[in-house]
Amino acid sequence: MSIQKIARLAGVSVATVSRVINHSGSVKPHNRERVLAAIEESNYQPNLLARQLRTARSYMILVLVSNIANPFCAEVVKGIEEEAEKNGYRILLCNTGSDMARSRSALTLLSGKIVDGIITMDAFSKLPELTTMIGQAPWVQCAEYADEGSVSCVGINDIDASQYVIQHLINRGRQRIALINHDLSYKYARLRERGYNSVLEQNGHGWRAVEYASELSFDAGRTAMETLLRADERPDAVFAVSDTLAAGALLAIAQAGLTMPDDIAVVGFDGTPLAEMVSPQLSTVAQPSLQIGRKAVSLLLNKIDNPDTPAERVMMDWRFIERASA
Amino acid sequence: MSIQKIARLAGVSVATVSRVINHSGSVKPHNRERVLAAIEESNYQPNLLARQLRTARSYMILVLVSNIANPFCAEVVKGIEEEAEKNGYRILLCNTGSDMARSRSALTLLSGKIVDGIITMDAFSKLPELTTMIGQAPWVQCAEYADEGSVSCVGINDIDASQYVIQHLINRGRQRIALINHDLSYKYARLRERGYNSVLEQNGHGWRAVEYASELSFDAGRTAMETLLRADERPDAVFAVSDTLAAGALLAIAQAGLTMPDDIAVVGFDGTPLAEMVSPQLSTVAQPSLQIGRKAVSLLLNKIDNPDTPAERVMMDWRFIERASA
DNA sequence: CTGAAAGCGCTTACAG
DNA sequence: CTGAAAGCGCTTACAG
Repeated sequence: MSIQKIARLAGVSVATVSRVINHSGSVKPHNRERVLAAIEESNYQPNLLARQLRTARSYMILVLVSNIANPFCAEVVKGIEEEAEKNGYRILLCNTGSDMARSRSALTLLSGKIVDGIITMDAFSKLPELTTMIGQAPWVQCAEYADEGSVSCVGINDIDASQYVIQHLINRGRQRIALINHDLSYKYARLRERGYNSVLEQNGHGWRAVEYASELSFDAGRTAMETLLRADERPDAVFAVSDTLAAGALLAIAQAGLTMPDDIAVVGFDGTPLAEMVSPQLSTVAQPSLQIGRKAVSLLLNKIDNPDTPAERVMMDWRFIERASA
Repeated sequence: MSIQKIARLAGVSVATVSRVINHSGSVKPHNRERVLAAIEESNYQPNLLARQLRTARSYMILVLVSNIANPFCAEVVKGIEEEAEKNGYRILLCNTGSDMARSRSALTLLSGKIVDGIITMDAFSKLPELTTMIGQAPWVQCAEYADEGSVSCVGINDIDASQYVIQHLINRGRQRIALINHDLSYKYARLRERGYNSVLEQNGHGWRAVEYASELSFDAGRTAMETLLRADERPDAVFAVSDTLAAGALLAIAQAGLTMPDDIAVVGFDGTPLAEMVSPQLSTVAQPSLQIGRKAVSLLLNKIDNPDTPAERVMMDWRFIERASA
């Protein structure tokens, strides 16, 4: 069923049918009626591929995330989708699992003109090749600071947030504060570690212990915590850079027969619903996840409409939520 | 940068360039070299829209979920993506939030030929209009039994699983077993409630209490449990149809000063990582989420390749995991 | 093994 | 207000 057939049915040209469908130009009421009737009668649906090919505009954006099962990530994606929907855009979600091949494969959608732009929530420092693939296409990095190039980004001030957490723990009298961090190829992981180190240094604390989780999962958090507990000097506080990791830490601590926060205080990150589900409930740094997602879309759409816009780096507000764990 | 330019650069016809790109037909080595060189030199990327329009095949599938933040849902989506990737397909994810307008808008991608087929994880009984929109297009319902029409489905036997849970609780001496269910427009919600009722009846238990959560969230679970606790006769066991709901119930019970499983036993559903994160850890019905997702894709691709295949209804195995909560 | 040509289903100047 | 025609960038019989 094509626009041709509708034109024939309605007794007009394809141009007129197109004008009716797109509300462009003006069409004599009588003809509009006939076209509408023909569309109705034949249950016609325009072929979007043809339209997109012709207009070189797809109204779709690609979203690359490393792990959709991470609740923070899921919230950001919801924000992205909301704002995209509001502007007539669709999202194409790709869960890369930080896998190079999957990411590369997804990026062919960009170069193949299937999408108008891309939002990423993944680490790119290790992957210069991907950066090259994206080239000059509209691109926003989400919840991951981009300090170079023409890519925009939106997130929070990770150093400040991290410093706040460590200072909070020091004020509570904690002496041996450990860090459960993510892979350092993530910029935010480097920034939070920098905040951790700077405050400890500033306060004359020499004790350090950092474990790196291979992914933002419950199991990785538990494993990291178990390692920390096996050390000669046990930490009396742990700062995990994700609520999911912190949840894993809670279990390891409980299984070691220790109590929280007395033996060990625990602080998470992200402020996801998960932080309220575990016990003790997690103190955490709440990120405005929905807003981050929405802002990422508005930056991207602005770039799509105005390709000459310079890159923007937006910092959103965060806040510390104090609960029973620390 | 189009195939035309490459042809000119390489001094061959566009047909030859196309043959090289698609490894179809045979091309004299010398010409192949030249084409490859031209592609390399100009960093050419084929326009996928044009290809898809021409071949009437997009190698994309639409996935409609009601709430991607639900961990079970996220797992299924991972399975879908894995299998799709393996077969050269991409997924277009749409988080409908059970919103009619969003669902309808997403379905234009189907009628607009942007995708080759659709996998849904949402309730459709309330939405005959959407069913009409999908029409005869390849469609698989995931984790939701479809008992009519030409739509295939893959899930577990919800009645059996539910019956098993209730029988387990009865065997443990529970007298007043409550159910925290989801919206009955979901087929699985109706089936699990049927299992609940049948076993209680069979065992001569007259006591019933059912609460309906408006969505599969922690808060909805907590609210439902609070309502159950306010009743004159408190339940001594609760079966929630999702781990997320059960997690909310755990908090409500703990906040009421009751202990688990002594005062109240709790059983969840899905077998997500969340069930291990909460305390007490949840007894739950584990669904093979990744496999469900994978199977959904293979059913769908089969339907795409062989449109005359009759609808299939696949039941996967589930298993009960016993933990501290019940 | 290769190329000229038709055609996928649209949109959009352009001329009237 | 309307239509004939060009063209978006591909693929694929068809003829040679």
